[in-house]
Amino acid sequence: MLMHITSVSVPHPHSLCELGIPTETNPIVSLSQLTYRKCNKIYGEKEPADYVYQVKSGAVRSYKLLRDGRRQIGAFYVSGDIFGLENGSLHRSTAEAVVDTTVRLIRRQNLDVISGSDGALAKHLLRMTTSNLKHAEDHMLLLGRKTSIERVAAFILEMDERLTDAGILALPMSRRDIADYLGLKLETVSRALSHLSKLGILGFIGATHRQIVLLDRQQLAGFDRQN
Amino acid sequence: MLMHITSVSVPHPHSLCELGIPTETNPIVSLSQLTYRKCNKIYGEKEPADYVYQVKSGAVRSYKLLRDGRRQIGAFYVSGDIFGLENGSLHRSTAEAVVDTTVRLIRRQNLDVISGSDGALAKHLLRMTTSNLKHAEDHMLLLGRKTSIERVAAFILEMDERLTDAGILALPMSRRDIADYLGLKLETVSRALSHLSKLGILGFIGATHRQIVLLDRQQLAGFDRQN
DNA sequence: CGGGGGCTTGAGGCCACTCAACGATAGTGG
DNA sequence: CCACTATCGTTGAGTGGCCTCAAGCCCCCG
Repeated sequence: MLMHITSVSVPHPHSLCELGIPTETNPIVSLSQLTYRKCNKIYGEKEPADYVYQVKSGAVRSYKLLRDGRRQIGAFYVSGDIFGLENGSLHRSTAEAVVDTTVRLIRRQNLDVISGSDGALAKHLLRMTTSNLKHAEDHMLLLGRKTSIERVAAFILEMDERLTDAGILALPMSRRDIADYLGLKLETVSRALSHLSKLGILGFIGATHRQIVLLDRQQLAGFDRQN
Repeated sequence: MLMHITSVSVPHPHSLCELGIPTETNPIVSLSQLTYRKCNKIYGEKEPADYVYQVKSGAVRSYKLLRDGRRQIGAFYVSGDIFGLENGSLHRSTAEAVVDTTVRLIRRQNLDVISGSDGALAKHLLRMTTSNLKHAEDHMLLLGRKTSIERVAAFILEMDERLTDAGILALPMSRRDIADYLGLKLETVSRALSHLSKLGILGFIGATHRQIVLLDRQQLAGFDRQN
């Protein structure tokens, strides 16, 4: 008998945050609700899609990888967002907790059964999928045609809409995550943020530079010359 | 025979093919079927989405514009493809005929009514929307993370799957369209194709260089190091 | 306090872009 | 039939925006 002692959990090259930290790997179960520690995987690409998820607290990144490790984050999900809704039986992306995150679970099978008889639910599923599609379409425009400054400006505006607390953006994700979301390198993201800060359009609070104040939303919007 | 009513359509900055050619602007109606001449608009962004379309022959491009004219083509639709399926009442993109194109029409209202009572149809709508979403997700990876050669290789492989006739790709779209689909400039697309041709991976037939022979699919796939 | 991770900043390089010229083709009108 | 023109595609030369590589700072956390 030959045992595969090779890598149990592959430390992938994009997030080093879990390295050397033997944290809780198994999610914490509580009825139809799970809590994932920072950087833990919720599901992987090509794994069976048995559940649909709703973020209760925290943040999730959904991404695809190329074989050589290049990563594209397709979406971030924050409080209230629903994700993991696939059509086939397999997930098309990997989902990870960006920070400690609690999600609500829905058995996919239940959805299928109910949606067969319940037209309203079927429509609701369609609406959610469509809103994901709209986001993807907008993001293709960003990835294909916008400059680095425009991408970062668009990102700040998007996050401002989705997770602002009293004018302060508390970004849960790292510069690397932002870069992989925007199709840039982390240094480029950092430079763009510094640039906007020097222009007085935004400011940083705290030393970690993950809290951002939007000083001039008007001018920031000017950098993202939307469709 | 057809009436050629001279009515100047809007010459947008990306396709000059209709300039100076006073073709039929109004689609040719035949029951629930329409024919659009090359470069004519099928619907515009933010226009009411009253119909869903299926391509019977020809090809369609769907795109978004930035205010300064930069264009991102989100998808091409060829024979059999369904497009124009929106959730809200407005289209999120513009759709144009790449070449002379015939489409089948479905009243959107009918879909709504039927899908209310017919779970099977509702599921079908969901499946189509999901397949569009899958395409968009794959395309985000391409736009955010692939090199020019990889993008062009992926494009040829995609088109090969979708519209090959006996090993010859008859591309309906111009280099500019390809570029705007791949997030590149047309010169870059041309260079990449020349490069692949010099490597003996593909060849051109005819002078227009829109007919492509795939000589070594294996090697071409090697250039697109998929997820 | 020492180590490590995350963020910033600088210097230099490269890939894709810009600008430009050229060839080929198809359509037009004399 | 042959200019003439407009469009499309290719190719070259040079530029520039983002990337690469590297150093340094700060904070967190042992």
